[in-house]
Amino acid sequence: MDVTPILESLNDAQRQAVTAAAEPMLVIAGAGSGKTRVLVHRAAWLIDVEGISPHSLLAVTFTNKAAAEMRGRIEALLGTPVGHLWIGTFHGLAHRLLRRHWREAELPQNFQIIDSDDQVRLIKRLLRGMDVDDSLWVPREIQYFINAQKDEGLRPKHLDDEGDANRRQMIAFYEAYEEVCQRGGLVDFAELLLRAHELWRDNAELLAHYRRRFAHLLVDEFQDTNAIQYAWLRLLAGDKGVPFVVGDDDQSIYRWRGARVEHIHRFQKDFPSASLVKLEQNYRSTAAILNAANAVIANNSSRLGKNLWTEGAEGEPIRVYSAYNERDEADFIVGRLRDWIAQGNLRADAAILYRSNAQSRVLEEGLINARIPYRVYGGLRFFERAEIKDALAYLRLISNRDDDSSFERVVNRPTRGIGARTVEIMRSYARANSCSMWRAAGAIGSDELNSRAANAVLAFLNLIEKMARDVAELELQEKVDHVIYASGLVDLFKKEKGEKGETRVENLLELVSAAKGFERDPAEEMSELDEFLSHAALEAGEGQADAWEDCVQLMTMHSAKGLEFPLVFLSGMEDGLFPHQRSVADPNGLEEERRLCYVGITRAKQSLYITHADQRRLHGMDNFSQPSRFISEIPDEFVEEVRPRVQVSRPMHSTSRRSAKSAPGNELGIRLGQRVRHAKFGEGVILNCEGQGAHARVEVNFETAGTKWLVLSYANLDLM
DNA sequence: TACTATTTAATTTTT
DNA sequence: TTAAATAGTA
Repeated sequence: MDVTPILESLNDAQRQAVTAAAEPMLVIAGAGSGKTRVLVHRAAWLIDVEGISPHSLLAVTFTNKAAAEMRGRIEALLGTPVGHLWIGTFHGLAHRLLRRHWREAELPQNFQIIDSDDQVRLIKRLLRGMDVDDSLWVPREIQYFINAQKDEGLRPKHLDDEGDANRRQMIAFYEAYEEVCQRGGLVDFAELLLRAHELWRDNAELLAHYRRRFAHLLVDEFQDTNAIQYAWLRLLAGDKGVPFVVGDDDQSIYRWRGARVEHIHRFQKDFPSASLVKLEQNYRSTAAILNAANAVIANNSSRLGKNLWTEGAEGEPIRVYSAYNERDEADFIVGRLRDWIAQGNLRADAAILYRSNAQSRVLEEGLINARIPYRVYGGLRFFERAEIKDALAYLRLISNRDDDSSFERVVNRPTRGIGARTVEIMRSYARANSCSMWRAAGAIGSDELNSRAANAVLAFLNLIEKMARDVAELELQEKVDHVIYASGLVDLFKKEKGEKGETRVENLLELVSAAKGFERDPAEEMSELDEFLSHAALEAGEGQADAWEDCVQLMTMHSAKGLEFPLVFLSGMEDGLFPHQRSVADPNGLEEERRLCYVGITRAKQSLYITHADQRRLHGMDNFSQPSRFISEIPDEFVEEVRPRVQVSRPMHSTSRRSAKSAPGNELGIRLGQRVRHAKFGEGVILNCEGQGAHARVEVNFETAGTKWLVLSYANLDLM
């Protein structure tokens, strides 16, 4: 067997991992160290060299994109399709299992998946139906509570109220929520994982079957696994399975949604025979960028420890730009982008990263003015659009009348005279009789409703029944086509004024084409419609499916994880924004922000710009802020300040950079935003400064006297 | 029921 | 600032 193709492009550490014996393996892979490559080559090695059947391999990722990429690369390397190799997201694989074993999982065969938007709506309805003061309970918090429990593998019966009334109520919500979901055959994302776990835990034979089948488990982004995902893997591996997990503790940025880096340590305890390989050679960035990243992340205490290095050149220094405000920052970035493009580079090779989505606005304005094409990542995706979800809700009702979530979504959309009052009556009937809204609607007579409402409800029931009949024998895309018209949705949006309605109609038509292009999984037993609906929930699709154009990439640092760009701007690097205000108080939170910063820095291949603004308009208010503490964690030798401004306003160079040591009388202590007191004018805030030494002047906004320019050496300002 | 005024709050996101 | 949710009005 010629193993050259699989091994030739690997370095020693990578090769060691790829060719390891059939023992548990933990690979700690730094940013840009060839993490995916190791996974892909490991799979190829097992199949081609060890002679393991693709059938007994299971590969798990976190996103559909990553799953598709891994499959593509494995097939490219092996030169053959590996259709029966299970590669997917945790959720996708769990879903597959539940479809296959719906009886054992105690689910209806046509169960549907609800996304988190559906989930909140469902909780809102639940609140209205329950006898509680709904001003006291925030649906999002209840959702968070329920998901957090499920992520930990806990059912209501496992929970103790700990004598806390608040908690007791939360548990009650969780219980009621479960009831509604079970009755409607609805499964949320966390439920997929939890059920799949319980399915194996409670069915020894099934578990044994899958343990026999999946001898080798490959796991990507292991640092992002939550408790239930880890438990699921652990259960499947048993003590014979061979888990091969790859992750980077320094890139764990999803603790807030349940991910636990601790699983990396846990893994070594649970699998004492596990080997450890660290991939530290980086193939992506220049030495300057890597050193900066290493220096920043070194400030975190809870690390496994790892130092990235490169054989590549030092490269350009990291450029730090202190902008006056957010517009100046945008202008600066636009200027640099102009140069970049003028030099013949691709716009798509440049990315502007920020901490929170709201920051994109000013940047977009700058780019629009400069006529530079750009693309913002994130935001609503295709299957998440309201009009699409409306259409899907009709389809779901056709498949399953008891789906309350869909029922309430479309019962009065377009409006057909079934108002809040009528829905309320049906809801309480459904609750009192523990039945679905559909049944309630059918059972309620003219005793409870006036004749107009009763007729409207009846008309709706008939409409759905008629659609279901008309559509029964049609092809999938014809079904969808029929439903968007027969439901009245197309007419509704056609009437809507402006471009919005038009786009919505276009989207509905796009849904018909999506149905046309939908490919069935031949192994799947459920109906094609149900399969399409599950697909829509599990893979929400791209944000903008526009034709590919060469444009600058804008996204949050979170969504940049896993990507790389020759030119990167980290914008809005200010304390309070990044690290975010809400994270600084908690050391764990701060460390996670720092990991995010590490992720941001390591996206850059050649050039990295870090920008911050002294003054920024936030929530309609002007705020002053200090440069992010992360900037000062980068050693000076790798940093070059762009267009340094007057010394007093720039606490940038090494001596002054370590902020707080500003003694009164020391002009370096004067910072923008600093509160001061003047003998005559009273208290105020420093807005601006210019000049140096004896000529240095500051602009102060006094509370009572308005804004004034003062010469520092005469003004005798007291710092506060 | 639909439109308009007012209030409120404001990370990060995949499935 | 602004988006979304709620309250109030025609």
